[in-house]
Formats: sequence, structure tokens, C-alpha cells
Amino acid sequence: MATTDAPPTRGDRTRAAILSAASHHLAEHGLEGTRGAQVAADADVSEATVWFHFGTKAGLLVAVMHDYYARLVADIGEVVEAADSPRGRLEAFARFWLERMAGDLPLVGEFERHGRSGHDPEVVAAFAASNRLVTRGFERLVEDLVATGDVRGDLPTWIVRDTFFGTAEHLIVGRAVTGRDSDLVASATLLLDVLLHGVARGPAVAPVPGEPAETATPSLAELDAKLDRVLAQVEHDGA
Amino acid sequence: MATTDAPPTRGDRTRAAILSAASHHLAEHGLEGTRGAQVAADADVSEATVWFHFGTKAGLLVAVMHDYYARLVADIGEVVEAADSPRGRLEAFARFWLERMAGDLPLVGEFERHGRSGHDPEVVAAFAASNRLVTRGFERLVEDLVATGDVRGDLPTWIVRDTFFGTAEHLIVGRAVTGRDSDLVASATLLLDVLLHGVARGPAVAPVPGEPAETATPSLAELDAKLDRVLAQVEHDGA
Amino acid sequence: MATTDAPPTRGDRTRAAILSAASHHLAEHGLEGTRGAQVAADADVSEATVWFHFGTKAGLLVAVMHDYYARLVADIGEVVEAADSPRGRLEAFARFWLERMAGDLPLVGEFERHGRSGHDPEVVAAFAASNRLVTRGFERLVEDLVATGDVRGDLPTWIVRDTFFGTAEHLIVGRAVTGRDSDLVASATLLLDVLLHGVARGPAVAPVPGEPAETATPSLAELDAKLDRVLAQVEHDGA
Amino acid sequence: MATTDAPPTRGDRTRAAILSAASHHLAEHGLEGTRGAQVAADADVSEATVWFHFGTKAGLLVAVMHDYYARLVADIGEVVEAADSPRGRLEAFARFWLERMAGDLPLVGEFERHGRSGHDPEVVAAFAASNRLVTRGFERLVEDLVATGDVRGDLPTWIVRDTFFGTAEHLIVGRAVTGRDSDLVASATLLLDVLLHGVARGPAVAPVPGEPAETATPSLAELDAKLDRVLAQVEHDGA
DNA sequence: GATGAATGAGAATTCATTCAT
DNA sequence: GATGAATGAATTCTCATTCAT
Repeated sequence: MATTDAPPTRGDRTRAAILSAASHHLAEHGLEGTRGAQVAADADVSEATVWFHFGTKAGLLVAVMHDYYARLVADIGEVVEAADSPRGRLEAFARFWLERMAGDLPLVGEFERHGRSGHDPEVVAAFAASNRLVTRGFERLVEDLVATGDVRGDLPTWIVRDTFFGTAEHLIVGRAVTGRDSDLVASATLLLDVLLHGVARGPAVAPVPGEPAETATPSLAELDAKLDRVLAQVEHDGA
Repeated sequence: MATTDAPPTRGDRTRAAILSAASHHLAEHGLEGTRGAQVAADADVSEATVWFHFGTKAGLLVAVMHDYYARLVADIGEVVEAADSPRGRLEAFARFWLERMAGDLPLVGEFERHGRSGHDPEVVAAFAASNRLVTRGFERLVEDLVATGDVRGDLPTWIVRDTFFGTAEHLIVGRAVTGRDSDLVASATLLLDVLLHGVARGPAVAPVPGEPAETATPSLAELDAKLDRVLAQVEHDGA
Repeated sequence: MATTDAPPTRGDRTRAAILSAASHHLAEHGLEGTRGAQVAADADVSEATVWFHFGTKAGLLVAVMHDYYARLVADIGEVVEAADSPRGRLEAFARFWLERMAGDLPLVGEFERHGRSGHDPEVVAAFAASNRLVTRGFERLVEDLVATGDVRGDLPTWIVRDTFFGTAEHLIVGRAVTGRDSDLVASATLLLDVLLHGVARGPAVAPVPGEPAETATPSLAELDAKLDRVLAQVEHDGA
Repeated sequence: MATTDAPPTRGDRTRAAILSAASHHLAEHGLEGTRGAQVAADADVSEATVWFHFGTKAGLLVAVMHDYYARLVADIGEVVEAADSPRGRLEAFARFWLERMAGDLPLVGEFERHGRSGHDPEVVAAFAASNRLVTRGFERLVEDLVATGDVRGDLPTWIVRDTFFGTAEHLIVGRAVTGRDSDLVASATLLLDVLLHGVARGPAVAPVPGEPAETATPSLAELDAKLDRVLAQVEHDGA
């Protein structure tokens, strides 16, 4: 995976320091709120050096984006490849994604905002390319599950993709807003539960009002589900 | 809540013109990209008049937000009340939401961004209050469906909420990005289909009690481990 | 000639002060060497006020240009109308032009430089329009003289125009370079002498080498011519 | 004057490439508009190399100037020496000058502007020396023609010089502005026609001795007034 | 002789906001 | 209630120039 093995030059090190500083500022203050002077100060270089290396603020954003997605895609690859079944890969991806986004959502949100605003074509192009890598990866996971018969084949892939990423995003935002520092692994399980099985009470049960389905002798599976509910409640709202 | 029926004064008309101009600019260019001068020009007043009425840019944002959510909540009320079953209300809400957001997502996204950034307490407070009205409305719909047995009761409401709003958002964004001008009513149906029944394959796979399906039967050891986690959480909170 | 008789507003006075300061800086340092901050300081306003009124440096240049040429054309009109013969008008124009350019050549040179560089279309257009007014005025004088038979009709007007303005310019620049503060009226006379009669010794004299034309009894006109030469020499090179 | 015949070193070649690139940029964009980075790029060297060889932008300008005038003076010498009469030399010079300036006026104009602005003494000195070579060359041609009786001896040489160079300059500029791509040889002929014989009508009007022509016979009072001016000047200098 | 990298010192705008009228 | 005019305070980007290699 190593692109070049040449030792990093002074320029490389400077660039890396600037990118690191810039990504923190972008995540915290957004592109408009990110000041060249602050980035420079944090990277311990002069402001002119920032512009020398990246030209404009948009150029800086694009560079941070490239840098970020290169790592992200590499990490996704590792995580997904470590799992050994299509279903396992989906679960691994979901866990990885929630955990990563829990830290990086503001930054990625900034990428999206500018990548979609259409105001700077360079930014748009860079974002589109990077974003595609990630969503395509997810879509392939889904396609594998369709192939194995685990997932309905009558749905357009994009609804699955949008449900996954959209729910994930709101989950993370919700965590941030309420301050609940809940278990992301449990959230991932829940997300996949809803994504795979939906929130309705199940075909056998739903259409028959009055059927006391709950009163049946609980199976181990049901106990497990209840425990999940307890955990979700306790870990989400607590702390 | 009583809306004054006094005829609109000159000031009222000026304010309305400014709010209209401002909301367009906010949607198109974001708060930072919205220029007082442009808003004033579009509203056909002087820039000074804008600040005379709204004080600061944040004040303008808050005013636009209030204005927007007042209409939104009223419209939601109308739409929901027109349906006559819990399930019908959910469907009506979904259709309404997708259609409304298809036009207003950029503006609402801007509300969210600033309402959550935490940089301006006034904006945060205004957004939290407004947003709560909408999400609470949705949650009540879900609770009604849980009560009727249409929706699983073993899920925290927030996962349903996040799945709905998150998926809706990504659906809309996807439409904008890909340019596909698909039927929103169909999308709403699809969204509810996935939300209610999930993407997994058919009733045989769905969580029909007793059917072990994809998830392996949990072992006693797993249950034990989960119980340990609950105990740790509960005992920690009680201390 | 008064365009408006409305009393000057505060804005008018501010604009006038800025234009005055700017024209001095443009003459002395050129457009690139003119600093907004300095202009503002000299006009006793803030720098923001300069840009508020004129937008950009090019806008400032254009405004100064308009202002300058409006006065110039008005003054030319007055001077020329005061003379009562075509020849008298030419002489009046020549004297006026040398005197005016002796003070304003740097400023006008700056107008020309940017008006011809083609880099800013707005500047080019403004200069072309203004410049045309002046040269057309001169060309009309020449045409009148052609009509009266004073000037050869076999020459394109532009050669007359270029000879006049070109010589005038170099005369002025020469004065500036050598520091000689010579009599501009005498220079104007000399300029017209050369323009009208050329520097050759005249057909009757030149072709006949050995002819001691100088030895003939001098006429008053010849004495006058010699005095002019003495004056030119004394007043140009002296001081 | 001896040009070294040693083979050009790498440095020589680099310098030449930079000078060439620089002169194009100076002609097109002026000194202030000439960017070191662009010159370097066009010369295919690094920017540091430009400053290594020429130190500062002013140094670069001076070097370009020297380079340019060295060639120019050499070329003038060749052209003038090829003609065999004073009059022929003047004609040859005129033709050469118009043709050369038709291409180089922007560059030479830039030399003049900075050579006369007085802001950088080094530039001023370099320009004065170079420019003197050219104008002195022309003045010698005129003096020869005065000696042969072809040109009036009652005119200060500088009026002839200014008329020639001034008219030439405006002719060239006029060509550029109007886009007329007229025959430069014809223009040179016209220029000399006007310079030598003036624009006034025919030999009858020209300053043939004794012929009062256009200028009215001066009165004694006028002569007296002029003598007063001479006396004033002379007595003032003598004091 | 040449250059990659870095920077000091601007410098032109920008823009929300104020205030007298 | 509205606005013409003015401005303080930034902020991005520029660019000639330096210096270690």
C-alpha cells in the first residue's frame, strides 16, 4: 500500500503538519470559520507557507479531503477483509463506520457540505470521487448479501445505502446532541437490526390484531432481544 | 399562540420581505455566504433597514428559523390530522416530509448546522425548540403505532426516529446529487417499506419468534456477559 | 454648464476629497504605486470609505479620469471659443495644451497607459471616450485650417494630430527631465512653427547651396525669428 | 566594445533565457505586472535562479535595458552607416526607427517610465545613459543636415528631436490603437515630410525670407517686449 | 550554478454594523 | 420606519526576496 518509499522531505513534513492542523480546524469551525493564520500557527509555520503549499483555502480543503479519504478507504479495506462472511463484513463495516464517524462526523460533514454546494468545481470533483469509493464499497457488501439471499432483491441498492448511512449519521448526531456516550457497538447492532428487519411487528404478528404474541414462552432469542433493549436504554441515556 | 389579526403595518411588510429574501440566500449560500447587502437588495430595502429590524446576522437567522418552523409545524398538523388511522398518519407524514424537504433541505440543513454548532446560544436555543416540535410530533406517531401493535415495542423510539429522518435526508440528497427526479411518493412508500419491514429477505428470515434466522442462537455465556454489563452500568449509576 | 445645482451632499464632498487625493497619488506614483491607505489618509477618510465609494482601484482610476477630462474639455472649450480666427484658435489651443500638460502629464500619461493596456475593459472604454473628445476637438481645428487654405489638404489629419500631440509630449517630458523651466508660450510658438513650416530650409533657399540668404538686409520678421531663437535657448536651457 | 568570444557558459545561457522571458513580460505587463515566478517559468528555471542572477526586480529591468539598448545602438549604427548622404541617413534612421518601435514601443515605454520616474537611481542612470546614445545619434544626423544647409539653423536641435521622436511615438501608438496596419515606410516618409516642410500650405506660405506669410509683420513694440525678456533673462543669469 | 522551501511585509478588498438625519 | 454614509476589524492571498542544501 505504500505509495512511495522515498524518505519524507522537509516539504512533506510541513505539508503533513498543515494538513493535520487544518483538519482539526475544519472539523471544529467549518471552512469559513477556519483561519489561515490559525492553521499556520498550529502547524508552526508562517501563514505564507500554508498558501505556498496549498494555494487557496479551497485547495487546502481538497488536500485535507484527499488525505482523509485515503486513510479511510484503506482502513475500511482492512476491516472488511478481516471478516469472513458477507454478513460478517456488513457487521464489521457498520461497527467501523459508527466508530469512525463518531469522531469524524463534523469533518466529513464539512466535506459533504462543500462537496455538494457546487460552488467550487474542484472541491465538488474531489468529494465526488472520494465519496464514491466509500459508498461503492458499501454497495458491494449489499450486493453480496443479495446474492446469498440474505437481502431482498426487490429493492434498489440506493435505498439500502441511504438507510444505512442516513441512520448512522442521525445516530451519531443524536449522540452528540444529547451528550449520551452510548455503546457504539450496540448502536451498530440496533442499526442493522432495523435495517434488516424493520420496525414493524413482523408479518405473522402485525396483520392479526389481538394476538397476544408476547405471552408465548420466551425463547433464548427473545431474552437476548430484551437484554439488548435494556442495554440500549441504559447505555444510551445513562452516563 | 393567537396570531394578531391587525392589518400588517409597513414594518410588517418590510420584515416579511427581508425574511423571504434571507431564507433564499440562506438556502443557497449558507449563513456565512449570505450577504446583508444582497438580502437588502432582494428585499428592496437598504442594508441599514435589515439590521434595524433584525439586529445581527444571527438575529436574522433566528427570525427566519422561527418563521419557517411556525409554518412547517402548522402544515404538519394539518396533514397529519387529515389522516384517520395511526398508520395513515405515518404515511401522510412521510409523504409530506419528503416533499417538503425536497425543496427545503438546504435551508433546514443550515438551521441544523448552526443550531448544533453551539457557537451562538441564541441560535442553538431557537433551533432546539423548533426541532423538538417536529421530532416529538413524529415520535408520537410512532408511539401510537407501538400502542396499536403495528410497531415493535422492543426498540427505543430514537432508532425509529433516526432511521426515518436519516433515510429521508439521504434520499433527498441523493436525488439532488444524481439529478434523478424520481417520484417522491414512491420514495416515501419505499422508505416506509424498509423502515417497517427491513431489507432482509422475506418473512422466513424476519424476526419471527422461534426462528433463529441469521443470528445464531445466543449461548448462555453470551447472555451472562451481557448481564454483567447491565450490572456494571446499573451499579455504577446507583453508587 | 452646471450639471446639477443641488447642493453637494456629504457623499459628494467625500468623493471629491478622495478624487483629489487620488489624482495626486496617481500622478506621482502611478496606479500600482498608489495605496488605498494613503489616498484615504490624504482625503481624511477611512480606507473603507474609499472602497465604499469607488469599489476598486480601477474604479477609482476611472472616476479620476472622468473628473479630469470633464474639466479639461470644459477648459479647452472656453479657451478655444475665446479666440476669433481658426489660426488664433490653434495658437490658443497649443498654448493651453502645453501649459496644462506641463502640470498634468504624469497623470494623463497614467490614464493613457492603463487606457491602452487593454487589461481592464472598463478603463479602456472610459479612456477611449475621454481621449476622443480631446483629439476630435483638435482635429476640428485642423480641418478648419484646411478649409481656409492655411493647412495642406494632402495630409491625413492624423499625421497632423500625432505631430502636434507627440511633439508637445516630448517637449514637456524634456522640460521635466532637464529641469529647465522654460517659457511655455515660446515653446508653443516653436511647436507651431515647426508643425506648420517644418524644419527644412525652405524650397527657395535649400536647393541653392552657396546662396548667402542670411546676408540680405534683415526684415523685421527675420529679426523677430532670431529673437525667438535667443529666447528659446535662454529660457529653455537657462534657469 | 569588444565582445568576448569565449563560448557561453551555462550561466550565460541561463541569463539570456531569463532576459528574453523578462523582456516579453515587461513589454506586456509592465514592471509591476511582471512576476518573478512567471519569468522563471518561461525561462524554465526556478525563481531563485532569477534572483540569483539579477538580485532584484530593478536589477532585472536594468539588465534587460542594457541588453536591449546594446542591440539597438548597434543596429542603428549599421543602418545609418549603410546610407551615403546626410539626408539618406536621416531617412534610413526614420524608417528603421518606426519599424523597430512598432514592435518594441511597449518595452521602450516601460524603460522610459521607470527611467524617468526617479524612484530608483540605478534605473534612472542606466536609462539616461542608454537613451542619450540614441538621441545623440539622431541629433548628430540633424546637425549634419544643418551643416549642409538642408535644415534651418534657427531652431534649437531639441525641437527637431522632440518633433521626430514624439511624432514617431504617437504614430506607432495610433497604429496600435486603431488597428490600422499601415505601411511603416510610407509613415516614415510622411513623418519626414511634415518634419521637414510642415503642414502649412505650399512654398508660397513657407518661411521664405522676406515673405511675411502667416505671421504678421511684428511691430516694433513687439520686438521691444521680446528684448525686455531677453534682458531680464540675461541680467538675471549674470547676477 | 541552481533550487526547494520558507517567509516578512504588505494590500486590496470585504462586510456586518453604527449613527446622524 | 427607513436610509445614506461611514468605518473598524478582519482576512485571504501575493510576491519579491532569502537561505540552506
